[in-house]
Amino acid sequence: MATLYDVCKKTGFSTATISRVLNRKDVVTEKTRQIVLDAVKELNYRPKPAARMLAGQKTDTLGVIFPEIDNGFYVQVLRGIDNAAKEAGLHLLVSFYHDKAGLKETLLSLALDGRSDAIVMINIDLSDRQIKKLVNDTVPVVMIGHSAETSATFDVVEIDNTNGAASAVTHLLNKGIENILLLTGPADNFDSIQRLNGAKLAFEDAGKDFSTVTIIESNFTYEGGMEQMTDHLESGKSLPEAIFAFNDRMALGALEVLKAKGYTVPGDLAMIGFDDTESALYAGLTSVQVPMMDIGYEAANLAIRRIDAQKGNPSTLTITTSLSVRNST
Amino acid sequence: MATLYDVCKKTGFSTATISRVLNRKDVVTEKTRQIVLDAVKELNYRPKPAARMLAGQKTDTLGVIFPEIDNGFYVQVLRGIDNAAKEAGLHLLVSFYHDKAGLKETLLSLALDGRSDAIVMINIDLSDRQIKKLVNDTVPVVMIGHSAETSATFDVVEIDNTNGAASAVTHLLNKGIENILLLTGPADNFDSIQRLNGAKLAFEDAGKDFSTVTIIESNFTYEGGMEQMTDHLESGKSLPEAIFAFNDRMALGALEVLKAKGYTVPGDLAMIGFDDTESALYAGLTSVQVPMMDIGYEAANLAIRRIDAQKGNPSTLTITTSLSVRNST
DNA sequence: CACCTGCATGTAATCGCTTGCATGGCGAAA
DNA sequence: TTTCGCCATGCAAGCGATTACATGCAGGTG
Repeated sequence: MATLYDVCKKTGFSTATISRVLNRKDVVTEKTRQIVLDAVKELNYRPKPAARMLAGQKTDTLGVIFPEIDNGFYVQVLRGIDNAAKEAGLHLLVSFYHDKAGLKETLLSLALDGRSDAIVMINIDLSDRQIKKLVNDTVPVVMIGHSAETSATFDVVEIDNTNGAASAVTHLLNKGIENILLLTGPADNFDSIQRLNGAKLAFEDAGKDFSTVTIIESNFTYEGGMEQMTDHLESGKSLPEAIFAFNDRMALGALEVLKAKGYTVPGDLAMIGFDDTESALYAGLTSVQVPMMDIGYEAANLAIRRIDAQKGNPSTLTITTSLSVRNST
Repeated sequence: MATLYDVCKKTGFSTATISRVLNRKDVVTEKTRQIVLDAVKELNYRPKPAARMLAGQKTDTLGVIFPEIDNGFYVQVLRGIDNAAKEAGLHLLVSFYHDKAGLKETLLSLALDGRSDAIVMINIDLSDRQIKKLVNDTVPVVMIGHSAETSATFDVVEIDNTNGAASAVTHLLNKGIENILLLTGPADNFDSIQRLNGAKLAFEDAGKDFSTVTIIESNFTYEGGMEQMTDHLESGKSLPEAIFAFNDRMALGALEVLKAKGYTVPGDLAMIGFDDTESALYAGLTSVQVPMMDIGYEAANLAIRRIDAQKGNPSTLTITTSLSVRNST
C-alpha cells in the first residue's frame, strides 16, 4: 500500500507536486511529470479515495436512487448510467428506496454526508421542494421522469410520452382503425396523462373525432390489464378494433384474457403496448419503444457535467421513442 | 455541517467520548451517553463517511459487481442485496464490468483502495486465483454462482441447478412423458452442465433410460432457441413429447418457431423453461423458478457477516428452486 | 490514612491527501 | 550587473474522524 509519501521519497518531490501531477491541475514541468508518473507506476501507487474525499471534497462517485419497484427496464437505465459513469471515471452508489423516510435518509447520506458528487434519481415521489431542502445544493441532482409539477428545479430527462403515444395511435389510424380502446394508467400519473394527451393529438392531427375513443383506467399491472379487459368483455360492450395499452404489462394482461375468450390478435383486433419490454418482443406485441439505456446515459452525463460546471438554468432533455411494429397490429 | 468538534464544544466531552457513544464500542456512563445523543440530535450532527473511512478503515459500503449482460433478473438479485445491505446500514457500490481489464480495475478500486468493506460478485469469468491475487485478502468476497472450478476460495451462493432440472424432468416423467428433447446451454457452461446432470438423475431415479433423450446444444438466447428448433424440425426428425430448455429465452424462441409451424403447446408437445422470468409467466410457460432476490439477500448477508467475523472456511449456500407449473405442460 | 484498582474520560497522534501561500531560481529588462 | 517578475516547487495547515495510551477520581483494602 504505497502512499503519497512513498512517492515523495522516491522522487524527492513534495506531496504538493505529486498531487499536482496526479490531478492535472496546476503546471508542472514535463520532466517532473514523467519522473513522478514513473515512480507512481513503479511503486504501484493508488491514491486512497477516503483521503481524497476528506481533503478534496471529491468522491468520484455518482449517487443513483431507484424506487423499489420490480421493473425490468430499470436495469437498462442503470447500465446507461454505468456507461456514462465509467467514461467519466466515476463509481456508482446505488440505492433502492422503500419508503419516504428511507429516501430522505439516502438523500442526506449521498448529498450532505458527501458520499457522492452528483445524484441521478428516478420517478421519486417526493416534491422538488422537499428534495431541494434535503440536498441543500450540496450536489447537483438530475431527475429521470418527473411528477406533474413542472420541474424548474432540477435537470430532467424524460420520455417523449406525447409523441410516443401519438405515433402508436397514428399507426392505427393509418390502418383505418379508429374505434380504439385506451387502457391508461392511474389518472394522476404523469406519464399516463401525457400519453393520453398524445393519443388525443394524433386524432386531432388526423382530423378525426377523439370522442369516439373508449378510455379505461387501470394501474399499469398485468393483473390490472386482465381485470379491465374481463370487465369490459363481460359488460357486453362491443370489442374495439384496437387496444392501446399504456404499458406492455397491461397489454399482455388484456391479451391473455382475449386469447382465453377465443379472440385472436390481430385477427379480431389489434393491440399496442408501451415500453417495448422483452416480454412484448416475445409476445409479438407492437409497442412504443423507449430507449432506457440512453435515458440513463444522458441523465448521468447531465449530472456529471453539473459537477464542475457552474450552475445554470435547469434543462430538460426529452428522449424520443420509436414504434416497434410486430404481429399484433 | 456540524462536526465532531461542535458536539465536543456543546457537551464539554472530548472527541474520544463522543466517538465512543456513536460507535457503541467501549463503555460510557448512561448519563454521558444521553447528553451526547441529545447534543448530536440538536446539532443535527452526522459523521462524515470520508473521515470515518480515513481514520477507521470502515467504509460502510458493500461492493457489487455484475457482468454487463442484459439480464432482467439481475435487478432481482440486486434488490436482494440492497435489502440485506439496508438492514446492515450499508451502502451499495455497484459496477458492471465490460471486459477483464475493467473488472480488474474495479476489484482493485473496491478492495485495495478501500471503497468497500466486502464484495459480492456474480458469474465472473476470472479465476479464483486471479481474483484472490487482486483482492489480496483486503476484503471478503462472496460469489454468486461460479465457474467449473471448485470454489474452495470464496463463499459461494449457488442455484440448485441439479435438483431444479431434475424436478422439471420428473414433472414430465410423472405425466408419462419420456421422449424428451433437452435444449442446453454451451457445453462448458457450469449451469448447463449441472442442469444436464439433474435431468439425467431424474431419469435414473425413475428407473428410465436416459439415452432415449435428445440433447441439443444452444446458447441461452432467444435466437438460439429459434435456430435449434428450426433446424430440428427441418431435419425431418420427429417431434418429441416435450422440450425442456435450460432457460426461458431458448424455450420462448423454440415456442415461437413451433407456433409458426402450426404446432400447439401443450397439445402437440409440452414445454418447460428455466429461470421463471416474467416472460415465462406471460407466455404461460412452465418453468423452474429461481428465487433471485433470495440469492442476492443471502449472498450479501454472507459477505456482511464476513466483515467482522474472523476468517473461517469458505462456505457454499445452495438455493433451492421450485417448479412453476403453467399451461405449457 | 496511605495505597491500589478500576472505570470513565481526555490527550494527541494518525489516517493520506489537497491546496493556499511562501520561496527560490532564472531570464528579461534596465 | 542589478532588479523585477514569473513560474515551478515546497511548506504546512487543514479535512473530520478513530483509537492507543495516559490520567484522574472513585471506592475498597490493610
